[in-house]
Parts: sequence; structure tokens; C-alpha cells
Amino acid sequence: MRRVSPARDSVDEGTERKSSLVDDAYEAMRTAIRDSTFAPGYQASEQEIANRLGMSRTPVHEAVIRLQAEGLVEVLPRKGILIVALSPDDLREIYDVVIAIEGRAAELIAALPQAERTANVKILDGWTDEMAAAEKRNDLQAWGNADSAFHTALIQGANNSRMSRIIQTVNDQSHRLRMLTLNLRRGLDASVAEHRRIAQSIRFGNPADAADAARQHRIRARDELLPLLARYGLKHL
Amino acid sequence: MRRVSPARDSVDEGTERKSSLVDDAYEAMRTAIRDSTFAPGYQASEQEIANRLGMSRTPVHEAVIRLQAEGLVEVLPRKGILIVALSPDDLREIYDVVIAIEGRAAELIAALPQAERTANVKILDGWTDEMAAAEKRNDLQAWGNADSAFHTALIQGANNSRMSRIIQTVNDQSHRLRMLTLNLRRGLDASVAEHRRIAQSIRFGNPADAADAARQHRIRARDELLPLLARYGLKHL
DNA sequence: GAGCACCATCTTCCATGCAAGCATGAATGT
DNA sequence: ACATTCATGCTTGCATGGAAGATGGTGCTC
Repeated sequence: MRRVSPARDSVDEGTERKSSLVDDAYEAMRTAIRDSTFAPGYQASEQEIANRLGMSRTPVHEAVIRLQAEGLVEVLPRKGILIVALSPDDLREIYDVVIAIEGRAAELIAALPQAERTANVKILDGWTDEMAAAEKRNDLQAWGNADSAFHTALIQGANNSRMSRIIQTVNDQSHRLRMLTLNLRRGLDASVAEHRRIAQSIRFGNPADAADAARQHRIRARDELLPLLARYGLKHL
Repeated sequence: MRRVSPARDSVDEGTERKSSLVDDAYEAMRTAIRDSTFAPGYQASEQEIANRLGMSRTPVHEAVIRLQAEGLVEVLPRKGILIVALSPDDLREIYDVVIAIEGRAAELIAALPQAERTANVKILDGWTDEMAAAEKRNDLQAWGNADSAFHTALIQGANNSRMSRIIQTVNDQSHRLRMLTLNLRRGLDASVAEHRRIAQSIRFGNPADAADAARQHRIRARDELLPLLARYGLKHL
């Protein structure tokens, strides 16, 4: 984890919202957990994190409350802060949430007037194209980014801030899994085809098909992934 | 809002988890917002709430951070704490989240082995019976409680803590709306019939039907409710 | 009378201090 | 040598004080 950026001390950029130390601590810890700087099972003290971030314990303590509410950490009353690991059961839960929310999002987009459907399809197809191109170049990083962007666009198209928030929370929780599975190079072709089917259903204005396509896409990915994790004996990540 | 219960000072009940002042403040404010002791638009200061709860500003401040993350309040940087009101657009968002989650939950329950399906159906039908009985007695309060219990049981049957949490959050947000609409005495018969259809689909082990029934139930209720709110000119609650 | 500047006050934000609890390890007794 | 007990240090929980900022009122000026 790096020292907090000095941007907040410099000239305010006008439109920028002034950030509080609590927000800084929250984002720093969230990022650190996402990229495994704080690996699951790691135990830190508020004081230590506060030192690293160059602030006192208070903002760290308050940021931890948010992170705990979102399920990223667990605070052990007089022992420290524990970065939580994901069990296979957590993965089951997360997948079902994603299946539910993304399915409904796709359905909602497919029910929009044609002009808005077309705009959404253009964005979605753009990311799918990029996935196909990245696959040809064998660029897994780019493939993963485009895939993420497709699913983010799908949720944003539904224009529902609560859905966005829910998805972001489970994405934070499962980000490490995603980084791991990307390297397993599974289902790349299938994903592209399934993305096309989702977009196609939206283009034709068929909500039922769109919902089903989005759901089947996630179900297929889940059923491909969970046995792999079991085979490698990964009980927590 | 009442003074915090003195239970924490008395002898610990063994199995009870020791509660922190932050948790006390969180629950007290959450309850106060739910039952409109803190009405939307109301603006309070941390100091005032702390005085009422008999604690210092710190636990209140930290509880507010959680409430803000869950969308129940908004903290205006140097003005105070604002209890947020729900706009029609918020209702649209909430309904879509509930449609997505409950639909998937019903689908999951209907896919369980028969023994577990039967157990769930028994619970669900029990609550539906109670709704029908309450309707005959013209007991709206009991009707609402049984209806809530049905939907809670539906989510719990899916055995997904994240879904439970999501539903609880949106329930907190829309609890005031629910109290209001209960008195409009709309769709009581329809709800009972729709609940029976959901349970029936689960009993027969038909996930697709169960999901559809759960979704249509919420969609019908929404389409009945939103025009009413518009007619009464309710722009926020 | 109207408008503007300034000050007092109230707010959140954050740092710091103190208290309480638990774990670890050392020291002592057997 | 081993077990038991006690003390010390580290942890979070909470209170309090100071700082920064915004807002509303008041007084002064035109």
C-alpha cells in the first residue's frame, strides 16, 4: 500500500469532490485487498495501517467499519483486522446474486425503446469485439478488461444505482478469484459467443431471451469454474 | 428514540454477543428511521443523537457511516445528518432489485430435493394461510406481518446470506412505503392467490414457474402501487 | 430602506488519550 | 524439567478537544 496521494493538499480541481481521510483509507484498503497486497488471512492492526497511510487511527477505524459491512474484512475485537477469504459456499452465493441481477438487467435493457437498445448494443458489441481481438492476440489481460467492461456496461444500461452497487460489492469480493481464473484460459470462445447472444436478444427487443442468455452465461462459467477449484483443492481465496 | 437498554451493563447472558455502543447506535437509528421517528427530510446533529442515546459523538458518527453506506441517511459535510427520502425513481430501482433476487430465490428453492421443497412449502403455505385468515378478520396489521414473513421465508429458503442482506437493506429503505400502502387495502386477494402459485410451483419442483410466479407477484404489486402514489402526488417518502 | 461585509456559532472531521481485555512469555515454585 | 501464575504489552473501544468550514444573523455603509 502506498502513501496517500498528496492531491488533496494541492489546489482543488474545482469540480472534484473533496475527499476525506476516511474515504482515502477506505479506497486504499479496498484496493489493497483487491490486488492482494492484503492477502486473505492477513491480519493487521489499525495503527499499522494508519502509519502506512500517514494518518491517525480514527479514519482507518471508520473505514474498517464500512469494509466490514461490505464483507471484505472482519474485525476481531482485540486482535486486529482480518482479511476474509472466500469459501466455495461464498462463491455459490455470489454467483446466484450475479445471475439474478445481471439477468434482470439484461431483461430491462431488452425492454427499452429501440433507439436506446441500439445504443446499448453498440457498446456491448464493442467490448465483445475487443474480447475476440484480445483472444487472437493471446492477450489475457486485455481480454479480462474487456470482459469486465461488458458486464459493467450491462449493469449500467439498466440504469439502476442499487444494482450497480450490489454488483460492485460482489465484484470486490470475488476480484481475486477472477484474477486467478483468467489464467486458466477457460471458456474464452464460449464467453464471446454468449455475449453475442445477449446483445442479439437485446437488439431484437426480446427481454425473456436476453435474461436467459445473461443467466446461462453466468451459469456456464460457474459450472466450469467450481469443479476446477475443487480439483485444485482450493478451499479459500 | 429511547435510552439504550441497560442490558449490556447487567450480567452477560452467556450466549449473547456483547454489543458495542456503535451497534447500539446503529440499531437505534435504523429503528428510528424505519418507524418514522426520524422522518425523511429531518436533519439532526451527531451531538443531539448522542445525547439522546446517552453516549459520546464517536459511536454515533461511526454508526452514521454504516447507515450512509446503506443509503438510509446522507451526511452533509458541515450541516448535519439528513434522513433520505425515496423518490419514484428509487422505488423503480428497489422493485427491480426485489424482482431479480426473489425470482432467483424461488427458482433455487424449486430446484431443491423434494424433502426440502416440502419443508419450505409448508412454511410458505403457513404464512399464506395466516394472510387469508387475517384478511377475513380484517386485521391489516396481521396481514402485513404474515406477508412480510412469507417473503422473508422465501429468501431464507434460498440459503444465501448475501441475498438476505440485500433484501434487508432495500426493506429498510422501503419500510415506510410498506406501512403506508398497507392501509390502501389493495391487492389482498391477489397476493394470497399469487403466494399460492409460488408455493405450488415449488411443490411441483418447477423452477421456471416458481421464478416467474415470484416475479409476476412483485410486478403486479408494483404496477398497482406506483400509479396510486402518482395520483396522490407523493413525490417522496 | 437595501445590500454587503463580518463575526459568532454550529457543524463535522480528525488526533490523541485513556481504559479494558486478551495473549504471550517470563519467572517462580514444585 | 515442567506446570502454573502473573505481569507486560498490544489490541480495539470510546471520549474529548481542537481545527476547518459553512451558515445565518447583525451591524454598518450607501
